[in-house]
Amino acid sequence: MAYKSRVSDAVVRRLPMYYRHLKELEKAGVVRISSQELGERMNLTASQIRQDINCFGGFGQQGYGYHVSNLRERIAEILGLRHQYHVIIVGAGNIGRAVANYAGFTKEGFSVQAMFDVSPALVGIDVHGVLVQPMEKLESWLEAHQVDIAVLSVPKAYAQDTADTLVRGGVRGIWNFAPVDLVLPEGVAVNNVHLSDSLHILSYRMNEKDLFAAIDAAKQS
Amino acid sequence: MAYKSRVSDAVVRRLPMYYRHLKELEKAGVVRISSQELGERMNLTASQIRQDINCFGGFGQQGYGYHVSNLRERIAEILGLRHQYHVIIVGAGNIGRAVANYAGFTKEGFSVQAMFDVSPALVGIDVHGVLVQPMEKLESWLEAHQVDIAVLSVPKAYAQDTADTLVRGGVRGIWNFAPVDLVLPEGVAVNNVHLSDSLHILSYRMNEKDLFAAIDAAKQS
DNA sequence: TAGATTGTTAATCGATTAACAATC
DNA sequence: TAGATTGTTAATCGATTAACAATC
Repeated sequence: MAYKSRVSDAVVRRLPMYYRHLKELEKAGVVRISSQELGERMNLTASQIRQDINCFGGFGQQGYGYHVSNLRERIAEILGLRHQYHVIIVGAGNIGRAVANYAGFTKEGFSVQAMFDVSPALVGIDVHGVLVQPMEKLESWLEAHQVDIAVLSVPKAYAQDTADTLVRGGVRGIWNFAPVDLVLPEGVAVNNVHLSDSLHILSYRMNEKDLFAAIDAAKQS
Repeated sequence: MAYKSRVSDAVVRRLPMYYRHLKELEKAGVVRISSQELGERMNLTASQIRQDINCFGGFGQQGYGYHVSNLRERIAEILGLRHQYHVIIVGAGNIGRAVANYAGFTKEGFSVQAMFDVSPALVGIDVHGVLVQPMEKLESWLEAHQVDIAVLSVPKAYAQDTADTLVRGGVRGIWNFAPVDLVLPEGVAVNNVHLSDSLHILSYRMNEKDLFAAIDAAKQS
């Protein structure tokens, strides 16, 4: 079913982190960096950094290290940030509107073309220069326009159906904010932002010590 | 530095997923489930599910499987969802307001007590029944109130300093939306929602095939 | 050239899967 | 009791770390 990536998920998850740190280094005027130094900054081993980078090719120089802005640029390419993406937002609730208002994405090549919602209270409002359209218009929009990415921020009960519509309409990537694990055909990329999962992981970590204290105590008796 | 968890991160990340699926099963009226069936639903092996659950104790019954609502309840406990959390939101921009408006958290024991922002345009507005206070009031609020969790949704340049203030004020958990890897003392839990990282992972996946086609082609010559 | 640091292979560690005895 | 399925130990697989030859 799922397309087998050539690069492990663990590596892929670290790529944006490299990108962030390299951007900051560049802004700070740092020209070159060794895997050792970068590792100290990022709390990774030098070895892991070299392994990660070499999944995509040798971008360093022996005896010198890595040229910061060169490496940043290569990682930008790897992340697909040298493309332009037409984005639509499906679901104009709190999260959909927050994403629309987040200006940061625009300059990185993600431009919001349209927004959709079922609620008559939201249809017609302007969010960051984009008009919210009624959900019935979604399919015809997909027919008439090329859409690369859809932000899926509808209630969970509608998430899978909406995703199916999006896929039929030619969307290649879904940024999913619904607390659901979508089933999608191969060739359609997805990444989840499961906010409540994230909050639950936080509360887990806040309680782990007490939890195991209780478990250990129970084992004694 | 970092507290060494007794449970691997891989397992912890799956816990909220178990919780979600068990809630749905319970809602659908399913009373018992085997690790086999649950695995098919969640795309995990039966073995992995049993291993995961047994990090915390044996909640199943041989020959029967797991009692759905019992297991769901045990995982709720493990996740710390049987506690009440006093939450404040620091940074009332798009994300801070979206979190405040998200009602789902409230019924799970996370109640928003206060919001703070530097912007005079935001100070004084009501977000989901909570008044936005000026950032200068943050420290005195922390002195006067017990705060368990802070939602950190300030611009990245202020994130670490604000986090330091929160820690000094006794906050035990930080839900970090700033695109920064915070440095925190042991005993303070953190979980990140790095939205732009997530979007970048999506665009990576959308382009991976082409990327390696290009890399492979380059190797030929 | 000598020193530094990469790219890459080998060793280790940890997570996942398989197997099976325990037991409901 | 017999059948089913867990809890748990052992085997496998993959990711991380260490080591070092290649080379700038």
